[in-house]
Amino acid sequence: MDELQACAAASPCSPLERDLGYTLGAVFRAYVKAAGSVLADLPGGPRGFHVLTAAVSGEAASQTVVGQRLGVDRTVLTYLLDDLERAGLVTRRPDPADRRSRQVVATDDGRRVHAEAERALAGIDTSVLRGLSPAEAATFRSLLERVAATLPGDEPATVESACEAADAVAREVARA
Amino acid sequence: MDELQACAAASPCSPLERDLGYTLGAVFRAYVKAAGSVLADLPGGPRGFHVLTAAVSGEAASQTVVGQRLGVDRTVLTYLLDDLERAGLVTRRPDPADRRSRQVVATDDGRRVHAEAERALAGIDTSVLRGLSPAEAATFRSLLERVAATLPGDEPATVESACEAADAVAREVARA
DNA sequence: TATTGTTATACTCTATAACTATA
DNA sequence: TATAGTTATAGAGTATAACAATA
Repeated sequence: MDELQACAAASPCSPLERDLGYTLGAVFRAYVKAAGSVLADLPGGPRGFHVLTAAVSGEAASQTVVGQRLGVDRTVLTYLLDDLERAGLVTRRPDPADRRSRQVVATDDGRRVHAEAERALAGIDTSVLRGLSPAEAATFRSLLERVAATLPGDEPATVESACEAADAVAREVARA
Repeated sequence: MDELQACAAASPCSPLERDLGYTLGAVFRAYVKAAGSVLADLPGGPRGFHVLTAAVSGEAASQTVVGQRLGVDRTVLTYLLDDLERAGLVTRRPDPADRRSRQVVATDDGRRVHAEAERALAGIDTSVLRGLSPAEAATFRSLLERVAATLPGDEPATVESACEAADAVAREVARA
C-alpha cells in the first residue's frame, strides 16, 4: 500500500532496512566483528583500542572521564586497564592535583601499538563503508561525527514526551 | 603536530571523535538507551521490536532467517519469540513446505503494538539525529541504509590483508 | 560527607552442546 | 546424514554493593 509508495524511490526497500535502530545495529555489529578480528591480540579488543586512543591523545585525565566518554562502567574499566597495563601499553599515575584520581598515560610501546592498530583499522573502515564512494564515505563520516557530538545527554529529548510514548506502547501491549 | 593539521578543518576535533568505531558505538548506545526506555514494556525491547517488524512485514519465513537478519543467535531467538508469543504479539506456525521450520506471523494485536511503537520510535530518531538538519538527517539515513545493505559478508574485505593487519598488530603487542 | 578507584559478588546475556523432529 | 528448532548448561560480560584512600 503506502509502504510501497514510500519505498519506491529508496534503494534498499524493506521496513527493517529503513529502521534507524536496525541499520545502526547492523553496521555496528559488522564493524565490531571486523575490528575484533584485527585487534584480537590487543587486550580489550576494539574497546581496549579506544581506551588506548584516549591515553595516547591525552584525553584520559582520570578513569572516570575515560569511562564516561567510552560508555564503560568504572568497574569494568579497572579490569580493562589492568590488562593494558600488564601488556605494558599504559600506566596509571595519581593526579598530583587530586590524588584520588589516576591519570592514564600511554607508554612508548602503547604509542607504537596504537599507531599500528590505527593503520589496521583504516582498512576495516573502508571495508565497512565499501558501499559508498570515497566522497560519500567522507560525507557519512562527517555527519556521523556531528551526530555523535550532539547526542542527547541523559534527558532523551523532552522527558515528558518520551514517557507519553512509552506509556502509549505499554497500553497497547497490555491490551494484547 | 600533523594531528592538529588533520583536525583543522573538521568540526569535532578529538582523535576519539574521528574514529569510526567510537562514533558508531556512541550513537548506537545512545539509540538503544533511548529506544529501550520507550520500549520498556515490549518483550525484548528494541530487538523485540525488530523481530516484530520482521513478522509484520512478512520477512520472517523462518526463525533462522530472522536470526541471521537481526544478528541474534537461534537459541536466543527462541526465548525472545516465547516472550512475544506469550504477550500475544506473534504466533509460530510450521512451514507447510518444510515442517521443520516455523514461520513467525504477527497477530492483530502485534500489528497494533508495532504501529504504536513505530510512532514512538520516530521521536527517538529525531532526538538522536538532533544535531543534523532535516535534509542532512535524510542524507545520513540514506547513506546508512546503503552501508547496511552492502556490509561485508563473512569475509572482511580480503581475508589475507585482514590477517596481515592482525599479525602486524599482534607483533607490536608482543614486542611491548 | 562525597568522590575515586578497587574488589567481590551476583546477575544478565550469550554461546555451546545435546536432544527431537523432520528432511 | 543434514537441518530447524528447543532445551539445559556453561561461559562471558556487566552491573551492584561494600571497601580503602583522599578530598
